[in-house]
Amino acid sequence: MPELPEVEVTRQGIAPAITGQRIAALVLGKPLRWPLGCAPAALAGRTVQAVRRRGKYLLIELDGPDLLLLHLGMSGSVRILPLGTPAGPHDHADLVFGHALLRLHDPRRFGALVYAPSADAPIVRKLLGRLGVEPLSESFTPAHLAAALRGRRISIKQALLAGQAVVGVGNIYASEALFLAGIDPHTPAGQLRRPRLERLHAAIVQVLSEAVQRGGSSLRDFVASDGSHGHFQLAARVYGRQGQPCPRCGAAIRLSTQGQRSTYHCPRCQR
DNA sequence: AGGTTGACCTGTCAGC
DNA sequence: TGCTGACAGGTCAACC
Repeated sequence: MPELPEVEVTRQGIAPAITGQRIAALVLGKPLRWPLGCAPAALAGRTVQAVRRRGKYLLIELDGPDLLLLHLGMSGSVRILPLGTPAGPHDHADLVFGHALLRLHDPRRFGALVYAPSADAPIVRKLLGRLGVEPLSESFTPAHLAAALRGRRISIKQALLAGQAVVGVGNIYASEALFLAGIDPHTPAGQLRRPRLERLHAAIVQVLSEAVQRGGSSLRDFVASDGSHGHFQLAARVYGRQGQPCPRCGAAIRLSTQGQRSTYHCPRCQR
């Protein structure tokens, strides 16, 4: 579910609800990808100062140097719910406040909620340390993309997914951005030159910001923090559309596999 | 160091 | 109807 737009939409949804609020308790269910890293009771009484985002991670900053890292994995979603709302079998963490609770729902449990004692703690460096630039920030430029991809022999699709050049582009938006840019996803990343890199840069920014404005994806089960669904599926140009006509030229969209992930592209428009 | 593969876990859907 | 296998939005660790 969650690529950068979904995580950002989630951030925008929960930030007003929990910023300035005091944590009454943290209640954990089944284990997630990583252990919390502190006693849940240690969070009681702490106040949320801000909710930020880095790549696909949400950073819940506390009233001190410490913070909580929240990742939605493949199937996670977060909602703000009334106190006492019964938990379902896939609800694995409740951050309980005085007025409401923040609930992490994650059937596959690839997500995580991790405590970090400070912003430069080892766990933060391990999880965030190698992340590339933010695609919706001013440091993301065609020149940056060129420098990050120089000499790379992996395909441009896999390079985007790896997150070292730019963060937040997941499997759906990688296919979509490469389609908009007219680039074959199998092209070795280091072969791309200026005109195409500029188109790719613009396409990434366009696809991600459009998706944020639309409220994220609803391909399967994405639910925003208020319970509403996104609409990206209505706007997908190639993802999930193998065999259907390319919206630009009419050729059949092709499905292939790269690094055990599905890739969709138009064999005529993307070269 | 860069590239490739397997692993984590559960739900859903297509096919027999 | 029931079983089996493939696949799903991420990304880390281990291997060459």
